Amino acid sequence: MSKCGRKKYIKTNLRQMTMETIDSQQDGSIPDSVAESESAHMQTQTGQNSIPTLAQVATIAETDESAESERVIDFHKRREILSRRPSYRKILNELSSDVPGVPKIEEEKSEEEGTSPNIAAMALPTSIYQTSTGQYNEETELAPSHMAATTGDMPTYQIRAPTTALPQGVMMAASPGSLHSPQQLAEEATRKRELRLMKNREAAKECRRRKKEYVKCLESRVAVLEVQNKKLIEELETLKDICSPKTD
DNA sequence: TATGAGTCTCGTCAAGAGCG
DNA sequence: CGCTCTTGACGAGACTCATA
Repeated sequence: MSKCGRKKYIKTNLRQMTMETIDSQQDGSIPDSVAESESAHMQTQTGQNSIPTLAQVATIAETDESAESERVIDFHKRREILSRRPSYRKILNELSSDVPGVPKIEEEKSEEEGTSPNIAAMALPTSIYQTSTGQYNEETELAPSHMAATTGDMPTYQIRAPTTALPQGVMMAASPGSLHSPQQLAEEATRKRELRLMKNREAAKECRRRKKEYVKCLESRVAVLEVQNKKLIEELETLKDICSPKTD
């Protein structure tokens, strides 16, 4: 097994275990090992818009443990909890509304990245190019991106905005009546697929960027709260000293 | 220096969320 | 309700580091 195969093997097993466990909730039993991983999992997946506090996570874990003793948990409820994760933008914006210091994730990419990642602004492809990994992407006006310098790995490409408002591809797609032969239909399907892949590629990049931002934000919040906590503890000690005068 | 292990990044798929 | 967006999961390649 390759090195990354091992990692994936572990990941896959964990996931399978989790899902099998969820499925097994129909008969009511939860293995301990999975209850643990589930509770960790919920830190990112709990609730629609909120991040669970440590206490909440602990509560969830406790809930799992108690469920083990009770052997009765609503399968659908649990599945719902695990099934969907709130968007990072949403979470961070909620955080920022709670805490003024927390910056909001912007709707559009910041200017630091040069051009907007907005897919809508991209030129629609007219042909295919091959990436460094051998995958085929649609060719647009490609220019070596300076974004590559930020990540320090293989060069990526940023897509220049098209000169026309509506790219040719869209016009073709918008006129299905012009497609007659199976070959044309196949071409159209391929073109649509390539477009979808290109959009999703960019969306994944953006999602990862947001996730990084989100994690950074949480880390800085932890730092702030730790300082705050330390101060409060010191204050408490001071007050204790004041309220309990020495006897000697 | 070759090699194995660990980690990171990227592209893709799939499924749920959200919106018109 | 259909379409698009978002994001977890996965596979693959590149990179780093320790060690034989």
